[in-house]
Amino acid sequence: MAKLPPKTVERISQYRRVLAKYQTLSEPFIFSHDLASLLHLNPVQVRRDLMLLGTTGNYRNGYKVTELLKSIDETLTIPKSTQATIIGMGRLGESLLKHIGSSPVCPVMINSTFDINPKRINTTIRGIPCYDMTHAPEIIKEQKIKIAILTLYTEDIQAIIDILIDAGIEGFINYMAGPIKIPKGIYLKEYDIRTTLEEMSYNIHN
Amino acid sequence: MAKLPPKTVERISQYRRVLAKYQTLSEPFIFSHDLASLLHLNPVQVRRDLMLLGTTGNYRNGYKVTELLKSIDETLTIPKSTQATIIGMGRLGESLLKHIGSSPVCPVMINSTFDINPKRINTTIRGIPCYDMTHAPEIIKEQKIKIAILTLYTEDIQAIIDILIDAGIEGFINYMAGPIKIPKGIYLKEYDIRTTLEEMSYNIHN
DNA sequence: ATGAACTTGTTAATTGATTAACAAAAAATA
DNA sequence: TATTTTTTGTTAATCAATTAACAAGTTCAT
Repeated sequence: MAKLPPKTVERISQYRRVLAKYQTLSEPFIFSHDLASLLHLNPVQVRRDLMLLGTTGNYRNGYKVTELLKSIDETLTIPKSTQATIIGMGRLGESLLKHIGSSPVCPVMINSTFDINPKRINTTIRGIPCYDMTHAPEIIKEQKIKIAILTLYTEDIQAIIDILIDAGIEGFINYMAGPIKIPKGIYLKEYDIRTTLEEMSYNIHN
Repeated sequence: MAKLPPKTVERISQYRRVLAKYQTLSEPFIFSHDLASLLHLNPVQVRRDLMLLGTTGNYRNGYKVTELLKSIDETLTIPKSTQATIIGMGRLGESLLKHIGSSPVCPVMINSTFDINPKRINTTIRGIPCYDMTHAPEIIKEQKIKIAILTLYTEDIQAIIDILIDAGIEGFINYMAGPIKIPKGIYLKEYDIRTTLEEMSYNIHN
């Protein structure tokens, strides 16, 4: 299928979670305006996204939940889940790990995490081990890990990033490491809450 | 001044942190292409943003750091900082609080947090107290708190949100509470990492 | 003093995302 | 049977964001 627009992919991921909930509630159908209002979107936008997905609804009942879910799962590359990891298993890392692991089946899975703090190395959380950063290259290659979530702040973060890229990481989600340098072709999403807070503050006051 | 485009505001917040670092390094000037490459942006975009900000650079040295910072600070409403709070002082709440508080002066400040867990109520972190959720309305009104960061997952989150809005909260940043209902005029930013992970996974595979 | 090398500031062009508009299908109602 | 209601699917129009293009100012080298 043709490459979907980034914003559509973002929304599809959100649809997926709403639909999963619908399924557990044994709701067999959903209208575009239901999906829209739950996620504060425009119904037209929802239908447009689903059209791009290649799914089709029903004039009377809306969209069939199981069908939609199947289509979304295929688009988001299940069953071949992408492997991700968390760099830094402090408070933030731990809470993210638990949150991500809360969905039973997921397009993105975490099976290993890393830290430099001896107290955390070789511990496990929900059965997922935390390894010494020095072993990251081999484990990342072996498990084909593609995404790294950075939850730590250290002066030598850049050296860590370079090692991770060399080991095969293709995308970073950066919570608090500050500005980092990455070559072209590597994805990066800045996730610093301070930006969001300041943006929202501006909106409220203007 | 005219209202700035949302994306420009977002970037300005990032410029601010880079500039603050430049200032501590006693670098008096910065070029648009420096700012751009540090944040993976286009230099033209940076100049456009700064133009909208109303600042002006110098043909030889670029932009004066102190001047730029002053202008950004004014735009992001310093010295009248916006008050924010964190709802749920678990691992995530604690790490966010410490991260946000790491900047000495900020357009957004946190002076109170809330929780429903008796173990956390009346503790303090970095001098910032955690209050019982039941006291939220009075404290939010008193301290004119406008933004709430939701770091918890509970079935009755909607009731909490309604109370917070009633107390004067105008913006929410939602980490993991799932879909929530808010009236028009209230700002909401979804911050669920699972969406970002799935989006990035899609990009890597397509 | 002249030209080369940079950089800013701004308008125009392009690209991307959202919203509006409406035909078509199906069922419910009169 | 005809009409109303509801919802999908899709094209067209609008709006927002990014990027391209380039004039103008400043310094440096020759």
